[in-house]
Amino acid sequence: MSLLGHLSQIAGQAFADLGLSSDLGETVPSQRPELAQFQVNGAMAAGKAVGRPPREIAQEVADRLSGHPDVSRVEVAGPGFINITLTDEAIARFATEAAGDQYLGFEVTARPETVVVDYAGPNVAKAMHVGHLRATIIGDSLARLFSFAGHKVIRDPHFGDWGFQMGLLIAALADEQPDLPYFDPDAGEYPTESPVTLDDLQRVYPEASARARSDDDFADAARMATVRLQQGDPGYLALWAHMKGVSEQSQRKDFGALGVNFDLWYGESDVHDRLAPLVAGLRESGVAEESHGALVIRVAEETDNREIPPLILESRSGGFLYSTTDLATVQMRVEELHADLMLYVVDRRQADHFVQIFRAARRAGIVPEDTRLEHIWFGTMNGPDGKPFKTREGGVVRLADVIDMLTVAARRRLDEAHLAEEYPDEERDQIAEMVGIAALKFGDLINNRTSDYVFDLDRFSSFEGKTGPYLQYAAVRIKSILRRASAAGFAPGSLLPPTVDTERDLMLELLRLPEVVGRAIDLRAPNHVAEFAFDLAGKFNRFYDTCHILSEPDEGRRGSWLSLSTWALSALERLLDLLGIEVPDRM
RNA sequence: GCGCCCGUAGCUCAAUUGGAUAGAGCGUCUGACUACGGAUCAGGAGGUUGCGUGUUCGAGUCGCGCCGGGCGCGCCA
Repeated sequence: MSLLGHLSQIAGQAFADLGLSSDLGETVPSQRPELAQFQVNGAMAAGKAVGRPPREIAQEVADRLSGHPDVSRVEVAGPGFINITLTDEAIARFATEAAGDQYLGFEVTARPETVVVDYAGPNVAKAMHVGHLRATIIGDSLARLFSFAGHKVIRDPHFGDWGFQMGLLIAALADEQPDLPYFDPDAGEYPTESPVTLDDLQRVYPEASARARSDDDFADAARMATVRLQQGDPGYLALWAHMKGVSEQSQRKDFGALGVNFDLWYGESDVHDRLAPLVAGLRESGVAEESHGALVIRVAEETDNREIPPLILESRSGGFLYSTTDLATVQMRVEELHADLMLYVVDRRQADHFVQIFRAARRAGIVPEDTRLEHIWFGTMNGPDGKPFKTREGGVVRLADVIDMLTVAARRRLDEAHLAEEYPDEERDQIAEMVGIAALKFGDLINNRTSDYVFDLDRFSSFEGKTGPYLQYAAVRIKSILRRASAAGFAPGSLLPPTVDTERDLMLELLRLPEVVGRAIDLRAPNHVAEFAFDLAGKFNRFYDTCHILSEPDEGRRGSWLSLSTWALSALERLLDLLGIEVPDRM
């Protein structure tokens, strides 16, 4: 059990002995490190509950704790805080246990669940751009966190390939290049090479989208094309496959550059076979009804303080919309993937959409009672001007360009610092890329998921302070020490009770890892991991500044410090891995 | 108009979900290298947490009312 878990149990028992709830014993790191190492706040809540002075309760709990052999000091302070300080021997014992554990003291879940993480949300005809960054980075970190916790994680980007945007593209191409065989009902064979490139699609799509807004005839044509595609027109399907193919190819490359991999590469179209039966069933059961010529599911509830529009299953023109595919996807994830929890990592603007989907899924009986659906929303990524991040010309910034900019910046910074100078070119390029990606991911994940934040390339590229590269550097330096120690024939030894403040602080920090990671998972908040990794690196740097390991003459002490360094490195690398950040061997 | 989110140091952001004296990074000022990688470390200055008002032992956090900003509100995704 983790140190904090252990302390909570001891304090909880003390509360229980007084006839109070053992939950009150929850122990957390002290907010006043100069007073104590840990604190218990339950006496105040208990005082309110049973109508007794909190300090009195706190004192009774403290009296019971003071006899424990691990506790060196316990005091009651303020309105009823219970401050606890451990013996150095106890710290060393817990440290030894956590350092030797492959999960660093974290307790893997006893009840593994299947967790589907739906994130990134690439679409046909759209190269990955900065708008996809947060979803991808946050989703990937959450997937890593749940996986670390022992759950079965299924990562699915949920490719947008079956809605109205496909009709728009087909209609636009039919207009622009009517001679293509896909539009000829008598054509038997279709080319194997795509007639369009991703660049073509990226030009055509915004044009078509804009035209549909002002040109009703064109919009109708696009809607008809959507329906024809969904009904299986062979020419349309062949063209669709080409468009999907070139989009996916480019997107897989972008994800690869980010170090993001998916377990499935499903799209809206993969649930196509479910759409008609699902819709027919809902119509029959009365869950769905006609409204304004469309088929909808009403999801408004009496307690709503605003109007929640109905979910539209089938448009007036008979086409299925993304609501329809989303609902069918929920069904698929329940029936085929046996999901217990579905996390939709999608930006906040779609909050209403997910309310509709989740309610409709419940109403339609598509999800079992204990299956949870969550919209993990996040804020907007803005440019330094505080407005959504755009190029100087006002266009969207391609993901590949962002990565490129950061890699160039990383490379320049490496050169300035005369780092990696003598390494082979290939390794130096790899390091620059790793550093650039770390800057990008950490710069995003350090922020609270729900706040908007400013993406400032210059700031991220400065590689100083609270940044991914700072953490990589800290880890690389530990590796360097361990290499030197090994070369000198110094072996790690058992962890001894700390004798230096910075050493004790580092151990206590490392012992917090289980709770921090657990909290990050509970709150779906990777920023807790990012913040902790930064604090940990700082604690190590302070330790390393005060304790000179390699010149330490006492063998036992030196061995203990080497073990502490090894432990810190494992923790740092693990935490960074949970953020999707890699650490080079040297830099 | 209705609803959701936000407003914290000069700037960018945190804050263990109601706990003690609101913390970091950047910037700024002062220090520390004949030691393990100075992308480092030690320290200073910098705050009426938008404003007001409640709730209670305790409020950045919860309620109410204002002010300011972002976003969403039926057949796009």
